[in-house]
Parts: sequence; structure tokens; C-alpha cells
Amino acid sequence: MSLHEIYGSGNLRDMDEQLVVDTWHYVLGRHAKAMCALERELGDRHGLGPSEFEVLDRIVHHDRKLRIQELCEEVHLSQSALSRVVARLEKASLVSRGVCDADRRGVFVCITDEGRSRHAEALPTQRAVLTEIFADTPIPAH
Amino acid sequence: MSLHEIYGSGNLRDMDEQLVVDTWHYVLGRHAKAMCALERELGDRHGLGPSEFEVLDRIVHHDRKLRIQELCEEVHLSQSALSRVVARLEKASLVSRGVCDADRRGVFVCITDEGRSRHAEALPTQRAVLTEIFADTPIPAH
DNA sequence: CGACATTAAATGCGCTTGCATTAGATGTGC
DNA sequence: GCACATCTAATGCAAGCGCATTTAATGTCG
Repeated sequence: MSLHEIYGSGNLRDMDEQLVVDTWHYVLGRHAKAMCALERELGDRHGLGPSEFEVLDRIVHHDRKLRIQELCEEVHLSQSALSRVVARLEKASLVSRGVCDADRRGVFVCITDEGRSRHAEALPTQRAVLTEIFADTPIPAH
Repeated sequence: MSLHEIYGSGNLRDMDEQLVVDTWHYVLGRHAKAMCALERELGDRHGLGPSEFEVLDRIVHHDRKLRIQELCEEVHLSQSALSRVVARLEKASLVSRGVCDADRRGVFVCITDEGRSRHAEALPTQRAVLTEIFADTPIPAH
């Protein structure tokens, strides 16, 4: 169904609903495809899962140590899942955890040199995968 | 960064990449939000998980019995995951499985009356959740 | 016909996730 | 100061997923 047909139908409620459902199917399809490809490519080439990469990416993007809490707002993971991702990254020496002096409940996560270079290696792979999947139908900037 | 700035930058490669990454973040965010809400609402109100609902929805949409294989192409699940979803649905008496006469390796999945009415109950809930999440920034029809 | 590759669906297994809870640190009110 | 609510991060636990494998049926080729 084309945009013209939708808007020309005269039934805005149906149009909205159809558009919403189409959007959901788009999101479902691309998410599945991208996640699957990222898991394979990042895993095979760089030994990283999508969540591990995303956490490294957020830290590199901010270019400073972050609190677990801050990361939690940016990555789409529950607090417990994030806690475990950080634990795996620490085990792999890609980040280090340190207690926060100001609030001793908090935990800072610092990226290590090894973490930084691993991220730099993996970044082109991630971009290539995403470009492969989204280049044809990106969302025109919200 | 605005669309104008992007297009005005003169570097189409960077623009493309930024658009692709923005699209990925859009997909990640909406997928997480929608999945979480669907899991909660469909689960609490109708005793269905998102995968269970999706499978019922595909069968209702086609309005006939489908082979596992056919469902596999439409649902974003691995063959093994789908096999288990169908097993759960059968346990809940929402579908029934039957061997295919033509190819006795194959399995047909039929929706039951109970499955049909459960789907009908759940559909408005699903639509409400999706509208809540996508009404503001749907994708203008690809 | 008979051995071997192929296909469909189910199952073993390990991993990641979210929910609920816990342990420890910090804030609040009397 | 002290009891109690709140907050942060970690952990026990069960559920769902994908990969690899298995079981059974079907094709294929000599």
C-alpha cells in the first residue's frame, strides 16, 4: 500500500494503525537481522557480543569513566544484565571497575587500552554490518 | 546534528554512515521499549508472550493451517525456538499439531477456537501498545 | 534395489536476559 | 544518634533463545 493510497483512504484511524503495524514489522525485521549478523561478525572477528560492543562504544563515545547507572540509561539492558556485561568485560580486561569516592555505593567503569583498541578494531565491522542492512531503507532523521 | 547540516556537509559517506547509525539506534530503542511493554501487557492481560502472540497472529492472518516451515519464514525466530513456541501453544490448547499427509516429515499447525478467541482478545492490547510507542515517529512507508 | 545425501522438526545444551531479592551505603525524620 | 526508607550494584533463579545435533522421512544416483 502506497503512502498516497493510505492518506487518500479517508480513514485516518485505519491509516495510523496500518502505519504503526508496518513500522513495528520493519523494526522487528531489521532488529532480528542486524542482531544476528552483529552477533556472528563481532563474535567471530573480535570476540565481542553485541551488548559488550555497545557498552564499550558508549564509554568511548563519552571518552571518560562512567557510572553503571549512567550506562544503564544509554544501553537497552536491565540493570542486572548490564552488571553482568560489565563483569564479562572486566574478566576480558577490556574495562576496569572502581568504587566511586563520592558515593561509595556507585561503581565507575573505565575502559582499558586493550578495550579501546578492541573497540577500534570492531567499529568498522559494526558499521559494515549496519550499512549492509540499513543503507537501502534508513529512517530519514527524526 | 540536523538534516540540513548533514546534507550540507559535502561528505556523503559520513552522512550515510550517520543516518545508518541513527536508524540502528532508533530500531534498538523502539524494539526494546515495545518488546518490554508487549511482554508485560500481553502476559498480564492475556497470558501470552510476544512470540506466542506473533505466531497466533500469523496463522490468523493467513486463515489456514500452516506448516512449521512456512511460519519460520514469517516469524523472526530460529527453527528450534519456533518449535518450542508451537509446543507451548499446543500445551495451552491454542493450536494443534498434525502430521502432513503429503510429506510425513512436515507438521501442520492449526489454530483452535480457543486460540482464535485469545488472539482476538489480545489484538487490541497489542495495537494499543504499538500505537503508544510508534504513533509519534512511524516510518513513512517503505 | 540399496547406499548416501538432504530435509523437517524436535531436543540437548550453554548463554543471556529480566525479575525479584540481597548486601551494603546513603539520606531523612524524630 | 538512631531507626527506617531509599538507593546502587550484585546475585539467585527461571525462562527463552540460537547453535549443534538427533530422529525420522524423503530424494537421488549408481
